Amino acid sequence: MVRKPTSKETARKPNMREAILAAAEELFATNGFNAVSVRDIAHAAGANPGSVTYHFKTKDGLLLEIYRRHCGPMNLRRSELLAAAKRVRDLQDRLEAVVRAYVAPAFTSGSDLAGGGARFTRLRAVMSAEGNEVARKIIAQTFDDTSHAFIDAIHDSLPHVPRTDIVWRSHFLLGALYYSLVTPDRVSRLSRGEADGSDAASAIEQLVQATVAAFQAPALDQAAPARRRPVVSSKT
Amino acid sequence: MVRKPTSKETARKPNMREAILAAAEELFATNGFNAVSVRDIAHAAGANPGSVTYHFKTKDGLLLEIYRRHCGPMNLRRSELLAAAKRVRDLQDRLEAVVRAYVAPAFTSGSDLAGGGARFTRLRAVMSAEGNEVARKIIAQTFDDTSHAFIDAIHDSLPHVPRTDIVWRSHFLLGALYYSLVTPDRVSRLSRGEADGSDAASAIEQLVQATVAAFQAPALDQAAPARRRPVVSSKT
DNA sequence: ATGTGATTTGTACTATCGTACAAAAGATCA
DNA sequence: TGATCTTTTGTACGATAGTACAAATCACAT
Repeated sequence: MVRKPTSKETARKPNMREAILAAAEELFATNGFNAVSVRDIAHAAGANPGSVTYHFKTKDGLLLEIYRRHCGPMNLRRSELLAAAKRVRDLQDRLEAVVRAYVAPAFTSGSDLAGGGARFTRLRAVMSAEGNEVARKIIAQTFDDTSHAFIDAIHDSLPHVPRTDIVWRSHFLLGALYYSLVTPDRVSRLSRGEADGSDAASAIEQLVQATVAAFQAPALDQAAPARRRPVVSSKT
Repeated sequence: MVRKPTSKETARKPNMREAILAAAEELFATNGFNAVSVRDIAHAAGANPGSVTYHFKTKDGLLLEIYRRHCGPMNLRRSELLAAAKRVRDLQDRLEAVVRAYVAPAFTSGSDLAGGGARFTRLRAVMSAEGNEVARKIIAQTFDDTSHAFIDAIHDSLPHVPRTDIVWRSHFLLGALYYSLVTPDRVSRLSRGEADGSDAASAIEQLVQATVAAFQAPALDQAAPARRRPVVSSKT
């Protein structure tokens, strides 16, 4: 009942809706959900506050739409790269390819949908930290399939490591990935300028290198058989 | 001009100030800074909203005080554990001990200051994600020294790995640590109940095991000399 | 017991929040 | 051109935010 496109549907009009989405994405990813007001978003997009209500009904609806726009393409891209990675013959090379397939789409930069991986991933990191309900729901039901697919693929390359350990390590990977996008300046600072935390290519290479090694670590059961006890006991 | 302690200074009165601090810590760590109102905190602490203003002047002041309360003890604990770790003779064992010295204090649970490591670390994770200014300032000037000390100690155990790589990998460690505290349920979910993401002892062991392996990975320069090209080029 | 300073309470002020809605403006086609 | 639908604007409402401040209450030395 809405939209009656006569000739070119997705034509090029200076789309206010897109501008609002882009502005909201950037602001949410930088400052969190609650710190950003609808008026902030409208101002950044050069739009009227009422326009946001018109297009997305509520602030939650705006966030939801941002997720809807990105989840599909990003999972698709990851699936493609994963499929390609699985065809790698050498077991060691395959593991690296799989990890890279998981990491790379999260670092793409640019203004279009396919290129906004870094911004969207930073957004997910922030929403996850804030415990945002809207994000939590959509994430669990959208990304868990992909996560399982990657975990399985990694497990295939490392059959001697228990699946539980793979899950933990892939969780660490996502945490490291998130944090690299959230606080890149910390890398620059701690390296005293020798590394640039904002450089996506470096981040990817470092992350892949470190993560592959982490996945290849011996399983916890058989590790350090009788060497030392952990500092913290196993209560709680 | 405040406080006129006659006999026992830090005596046991049902301290409202402490209750407010504890409530704020928990709420901030769970929901973020902006999502929590002063009234929420007061209510959770069984106090009056005006009481918060009286003790901490502003909401920022309250957050600042939380940091002040924890930073000292936590860095002290880490320094002690680091000093002990450095005395370990075997190079491999020493690396593990150093990593454990960094990780363990961030997972302690309990209501007192020394035991609230997990809650405070989760708070730091959330503030970091939200880009909170108060937190950013105090963190950079309080934790960077400790971070450098750990990086140096790790570098001593791994002289053949460039310092830059160590920085990246320790950054990944902190990200993984943060994320484990922020979203422990994801581990339980992805492992289909086989692992408990909320179990501090498991988290520590898994994190130490994976991270030690990550640190021991070959340096980036000399890795995979002419195998495959990275997926993403080195622009930006 | 009484006075004094430290807390706690209650309430109020102003600013800003998300959202609603009517009117204006713009686009599209008979 | 004029009718109709979509989009944008402007404004307003109620709720809630952080903070201020006077009054009430408490703890305790004299």
